[in-house]
Amino acid sequence: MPVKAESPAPAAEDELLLLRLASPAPSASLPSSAGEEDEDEEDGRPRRLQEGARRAGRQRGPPRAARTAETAQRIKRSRRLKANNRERNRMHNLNAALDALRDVLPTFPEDAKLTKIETLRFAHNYIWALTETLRLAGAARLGGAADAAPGAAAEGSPSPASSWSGGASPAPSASPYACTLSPGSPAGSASDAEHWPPPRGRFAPPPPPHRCL
DNA sequence: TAGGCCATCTGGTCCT
DNA sequence: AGGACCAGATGGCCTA
Repeated sequence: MPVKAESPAPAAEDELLLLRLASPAPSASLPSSAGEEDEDEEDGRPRRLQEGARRAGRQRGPPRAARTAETAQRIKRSRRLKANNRERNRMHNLNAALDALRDVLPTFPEDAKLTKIETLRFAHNYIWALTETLRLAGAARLGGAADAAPGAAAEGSPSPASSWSGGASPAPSASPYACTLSPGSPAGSASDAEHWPPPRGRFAPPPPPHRCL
């Protein structure tokens, strides 16, 4: 997926707005839309000359009410832009975490990129399968091979071997993704289609079950 | 062209 | 008050 180049513009725009807020512009044209206002007044220096020259001059610009409304608008807009920035960052962080998760999930080919939802579902099933593997390995060590026989797992949940292979699972195993599908798997309860969508061709499915690890 | 996925914006809500 | 989180809306890009 082509990740859009992060536009640093909004951030800079934000800074500008904040600066302007710090030094309120006297009477600028209404900022109908944010970002395009361009007033000068880089510093809030007192303008002796102008004001002194025209003492009697009043009503320079819109009336007070309009000005305050305008200021309120500016503040509102500034907060919005700031919130947008934070939200963007938050989503970037979320995506980074998702990428990190993708990195530890086996895909085939390796550079195939899972979508967000696929990543989450795959991780969910993957963790479940690993957990089952550990549990059964421990059981086998303690209680002997009999307990670890396929289908003999506690609570009637299928062994990893069966679930990963998908052989014993009634779930359709047309897709290699079925390696993580099993009735006992956390994802198998609702609807397999929902939890494990078939590959859409954008990426190849993970390796066969026995090679998932 | 339709549908899927994604990034971003936005307003609302909750929390500190 | 301000930040985090969330969900809906919108528009762009890509693939079948």
